[in-house]
Amino acid sequence: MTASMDMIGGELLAWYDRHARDLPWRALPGKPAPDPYRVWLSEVMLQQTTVAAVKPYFAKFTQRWPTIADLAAAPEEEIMAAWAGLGYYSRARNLVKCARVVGEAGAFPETEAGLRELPGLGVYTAAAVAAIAFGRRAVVVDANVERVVSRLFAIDEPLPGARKAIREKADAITPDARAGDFAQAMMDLGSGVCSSRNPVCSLCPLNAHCEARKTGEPERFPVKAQKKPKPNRTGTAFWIECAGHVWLETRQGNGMLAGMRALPDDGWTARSDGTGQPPVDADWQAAGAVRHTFTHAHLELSVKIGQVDAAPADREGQWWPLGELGEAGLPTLYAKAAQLALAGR
DNA sequence: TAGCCGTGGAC
DNA sequence: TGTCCAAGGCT
Repeated sequence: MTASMDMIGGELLAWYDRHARDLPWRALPGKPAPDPYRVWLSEVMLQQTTVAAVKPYFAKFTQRWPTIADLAAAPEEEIMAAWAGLGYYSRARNLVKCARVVGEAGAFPETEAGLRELPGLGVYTAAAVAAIAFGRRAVVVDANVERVVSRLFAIDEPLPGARKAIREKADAITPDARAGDFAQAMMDLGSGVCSSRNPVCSLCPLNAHCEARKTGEPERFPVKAQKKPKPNRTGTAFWIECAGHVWLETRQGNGMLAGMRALPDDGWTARSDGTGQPPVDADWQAAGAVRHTFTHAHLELSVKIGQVDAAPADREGQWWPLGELGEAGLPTLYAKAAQLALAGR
């Protein structure tokens, strides 16, 4: 290891001591580690999700379920509904499983390997919780670290192939002490200084070490493979109403929006258009359409409204009071569709 | 391993 | 308006 690499950890920690963000799930530098439950919950919520989006959900969850025992005891459908709008709903399904495993065990495992066994904790999250909640030295590599490290060492190889090289460099600059602070310092640096679009190298505590800065184009790193275009899909959702209630169904399986309450639809998926076929006979009225973009498809969802006298035959679901729709936990796509239907009745 | 899985903000 | 992106995990 070069002398320069030896200095990076200490210099970054010194910067973090002065510039750490004050976040609800975080202990400020030098303070005792926060409750592992809060660290874990925040890390899962923050997977592929911005700090701004997470904050209100973290506040809601910790107020409603202050301990992991509270969360473990909660009905799954309440947790899913509380997660509605945050996206990537498999996280919520795994959150429930994980809470029950940990609740049964009495506490979180304190090692990276033990944490890695829990549902919803991959390589990144296990390392982050081990470092932040338990002070273990762990190599914490997320998108921020990938960006910072690929710039520090001007790694030309495109992602995802460069992951191995990035991990080795991240390991080399991770200090033995204050691993949690170091990991969070890398996050803060990647978020506010070494940002994706307009890095502010003049404010970077590591700028003297940075190979990418020397090239004059730090934003060129990390190099990424080209992305595939998203296909356009069409589908139809059906607003089935009876006596002040709307018919909602819980989406099954492990696919898109699985486990979430939804309007019945015509079978659209990210890979294929819907049939347009309604689930029941009614005098259907068009209410318009909503556009929504998922990770790998654009969807134009038409909304049709029908009044019925009885529950749809051969379908699992429930009548939901129109006045309580806000508590149904509809994911954003269906919240938008519901808004359209309510306006169009 | 590469595709699947949400959402909203920035530009 | 469209594209990119954000503290990834699972299969």
